[in-house]
Amino acid sequence: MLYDLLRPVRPLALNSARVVETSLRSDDLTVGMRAVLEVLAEQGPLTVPVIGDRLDLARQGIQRHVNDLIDRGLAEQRPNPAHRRSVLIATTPAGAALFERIRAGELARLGTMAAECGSAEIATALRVLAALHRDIRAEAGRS
Amino acid sequence: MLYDLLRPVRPLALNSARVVETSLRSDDLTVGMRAVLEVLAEQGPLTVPVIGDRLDLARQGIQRHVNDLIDRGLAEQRPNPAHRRSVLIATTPAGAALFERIRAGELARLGTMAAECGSAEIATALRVLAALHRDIRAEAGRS
DNA sequence: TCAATATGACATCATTGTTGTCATGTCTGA
DNA sequence: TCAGACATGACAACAATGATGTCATATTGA
Repeated sequence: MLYDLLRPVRPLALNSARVVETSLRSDDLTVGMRAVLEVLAEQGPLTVPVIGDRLDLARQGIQRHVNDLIDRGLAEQRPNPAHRRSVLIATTPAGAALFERIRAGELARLGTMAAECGSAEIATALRVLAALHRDIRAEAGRS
Repeated sequence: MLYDLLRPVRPLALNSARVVETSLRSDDLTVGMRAVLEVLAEQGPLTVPVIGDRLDLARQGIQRHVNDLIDRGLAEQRPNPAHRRSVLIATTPAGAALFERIRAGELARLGTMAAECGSAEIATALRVLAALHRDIRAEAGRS
């Protein structure tokens, strides 16, 4: 039942954010900034609107996070060969290193969780979640 | 990989909220009020702190939603046999009927989604998500 | 009984998602 | 080529909501 699958999604998102946020406190980062950093670390330099697409958020909110990251020296603007006005945003070496450290900590924590679930089950869960997300995302797009 | 399973959770929560919120507009409800209504509809009259436990939220925030529901005639206070001060919150007939209508619409929408996933896969996804939520929730509790 | 805790009520704040505007750069089709 | 449509950065304002603190009162357990 998809309804029952959807029910724990928001509490899970909340508690995940709480755990992540606790670790981020000492680095003076917010979960929003961390999310942008993650996209940049994994997908390379992107424009602000593209980051918004990746995270399903409006470009205006992303711009705030990007500005905050630049203020902290964790991200920087780069000229965009394909567009004079829309610059590319990239992680600085400090930003990339910081995110690597953050992710390592998160992976360590996750390593002990859901121990009774095999990798096949987790893979199945991932596929189901992706399918549901795809269709809900499409539904949300009809606005 | 649990990390990859966790990644789409927040976008999914966001897009779900967007879809639900759109339907709630016409009823002058917020997703927070809907969440409280859902708990009351499924679990019967509860006190405000208990609703907070169910939703992993602080009682103060729940109190706001409950007050909003009472203002709209969708919930009401009932005397609590076990506690003179801490009253029970229950749906009114109007609140129960409204939530039933809301849920029917949501189920209808969900009916067409993730069509390629069988019920066994969805059940597996639910188990994995529940296990992950259990452990992340415990981790979040250590604060 | 008395100290610790729980609860309602109220207040404040920070984060963040949403929306709107404007000037300017870019692109597409006539 | 050019004009209109669209994209983008910058800036602003707002709403929902999660987090936190306080205080008076009720409850509970030692």
